[in-house]
Amino acid sequence: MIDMLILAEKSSAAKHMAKAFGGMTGSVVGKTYKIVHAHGHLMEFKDPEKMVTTEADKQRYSSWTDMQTMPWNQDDFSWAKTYAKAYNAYTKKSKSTRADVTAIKAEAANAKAILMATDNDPSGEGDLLGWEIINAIKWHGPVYRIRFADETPKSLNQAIRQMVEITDQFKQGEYLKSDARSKWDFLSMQLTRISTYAARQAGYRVKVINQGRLKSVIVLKIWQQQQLIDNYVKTPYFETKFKDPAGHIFARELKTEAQKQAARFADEKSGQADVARYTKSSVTNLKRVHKTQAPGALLDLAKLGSLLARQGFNPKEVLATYQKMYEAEIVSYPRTEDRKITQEQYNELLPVADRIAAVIGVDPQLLTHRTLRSKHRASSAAHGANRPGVKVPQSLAELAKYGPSAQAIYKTLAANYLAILGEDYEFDRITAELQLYPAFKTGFNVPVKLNYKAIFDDAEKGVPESQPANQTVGPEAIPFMYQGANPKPTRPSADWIGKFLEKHNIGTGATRLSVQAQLTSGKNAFINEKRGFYTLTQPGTIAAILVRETWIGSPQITKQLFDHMDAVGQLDEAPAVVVNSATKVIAHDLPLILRNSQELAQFVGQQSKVRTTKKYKTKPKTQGHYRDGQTVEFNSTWGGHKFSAEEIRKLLQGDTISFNATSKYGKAYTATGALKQQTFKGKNFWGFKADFGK
DNA sequence: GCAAGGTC
Repeated sequence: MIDMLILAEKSSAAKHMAKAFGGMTGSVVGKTYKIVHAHGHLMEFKDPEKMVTTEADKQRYSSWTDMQTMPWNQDDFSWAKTYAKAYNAYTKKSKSTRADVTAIKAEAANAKAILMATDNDPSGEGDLLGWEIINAIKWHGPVYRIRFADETPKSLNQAIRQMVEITDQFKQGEYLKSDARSKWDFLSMQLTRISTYAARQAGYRVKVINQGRLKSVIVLKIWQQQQLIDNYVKTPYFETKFKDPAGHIFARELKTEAQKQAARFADEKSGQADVARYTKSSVTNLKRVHKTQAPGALLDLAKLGSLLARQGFNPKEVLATYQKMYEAEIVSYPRTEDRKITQEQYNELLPVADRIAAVIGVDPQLLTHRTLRSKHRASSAAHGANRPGVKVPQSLAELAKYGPSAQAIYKTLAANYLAILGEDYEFDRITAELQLYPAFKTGFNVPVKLNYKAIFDDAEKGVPESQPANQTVGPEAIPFMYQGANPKPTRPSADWIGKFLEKHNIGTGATRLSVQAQLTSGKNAFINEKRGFYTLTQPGTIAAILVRETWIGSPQITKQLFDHMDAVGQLDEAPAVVVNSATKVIAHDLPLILRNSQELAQFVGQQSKVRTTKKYKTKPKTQGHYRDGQTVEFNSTWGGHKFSAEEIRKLLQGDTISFNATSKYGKAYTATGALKQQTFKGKNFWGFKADFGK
């Protein structure tokens, strides 16, 4: 019998613990131990219909078509969990976690206590996945918890001296809040059923229209931006500015709309008249101020993904390749939430910095800043920001085996990391104004020493304001008519979505990249991605239009959820209140989604034609006179059933008929319905319409 | 066939 079974979240953490405590088994802080590990969540919620008991409820929670069954009543659910079936995109195998859980259970039988040593995420996810396993193995003994600042031996040993008992999970805020989060998200799946139903009712042959806190927000944001672009009308304006002999531009700073209105003219004539009001002026108040700038924040996965997207790598491939490089210990843990590192993590990597520099071709003489700046330092960072690993490859070429983007990943990650070993960028800020019109100013930067920017340039890749090479300002400037225009809305891109999600605190760097990978891949992809730029596919457009003006499509919903989770974490709010808020969202959004489906034809109609004409063969048609006398043409078959002469006669009379049909999934059922005029992709047509869900 | 969060 050992004193404690140490439960780590994943294999790499278990390895680090073994290194810190002296083996996978042994003795630490006076207790004998054995280390076991999960690989993320081993348990997940059962399907909705498997969490209820009565036949009526089983039927209710199976429905994808009866809108009367929603919103669901969360009290009907047992919230029972089952073994996760993990699909590994890399090995293309699906495997149940049953064996892993059974193995942990067997080890626990020989332990007096369990030490939960899963990750210490701010969201409480590590606590949730720990308790899921402890509950699944029906453990009723004592449970302890450690929370470590990082996975270095020093931090792990410090953490284990501070273990605390947490045997009552229902008094543990971290568990309660992540449990509430997971129930909230689970309930949100109703919106996928509602959207899929709504799209089909409107005549679109869609697979599944997925909706959720991340997906809906991303897709809607892209659609709205596309609308802004489509509706953009270039409106030129004319504004007086000044120019000196070297070409430096002097202009007023126009912050408010009122200021812009006053200074800009819609027509050229008024612009010219305005210019004529000014004369040339001498330049004054010339200043040259020396400034420095420290390297920016370290990368997270979403930022790395967007940098690589510009080089033509897609997020799915980047994630898979990064994972393989992590398993080879060449790069740090991918799914980190950290943008900083601890002093320990910095110390660990410093000795190999010069070797990393050699691999990516950075001049080692630039790496002189050998202390960690406070802006990059965290007191606690479980994994630390994404950065190179302690294991340094011999060459970039050696990395090719990990995937197409491997070399680009390493180069970007290493350069970004080495930049914090560079000195601050030094530049001169030059400013001047006009003597006669002091509101007209010029200002530009002149690089003095690139320092860290020579290693990794973190400047935004916008259109740089062109500056003349000649630094001589003045001695005078003459007025001229500058022609500008209202800016065109930004094209949706990986980088742009990443910034938007970050601004609203939706997802971590890793989940932001992963959800974009999901949305851009597969047969039912919602987003087309081309060198980092995004456009919506047809199902993506449908998904977006359906969530216009809904709560699920708003970034505020995640903010609210997280605020309430914090209250639950502090034991200030009952978890049921948070979970109940999901039901409120469904009740609010259901009628809106159904209403929005009426507008699909207006927006989706045209663009789908090309795509669908090839896919679907034309079907045999029947012609006849409908009861009001008009000639109608409709498909002679429906759901695998060919209408008989008698059925055709009844349909033309407007009667309701029933027959045996086969669903797309091969299931036999009785279809009941009548001939109806319907719309499909913006076109009216006649056809049999089944009364689903009535 | 559904979410988002872990993991590989």
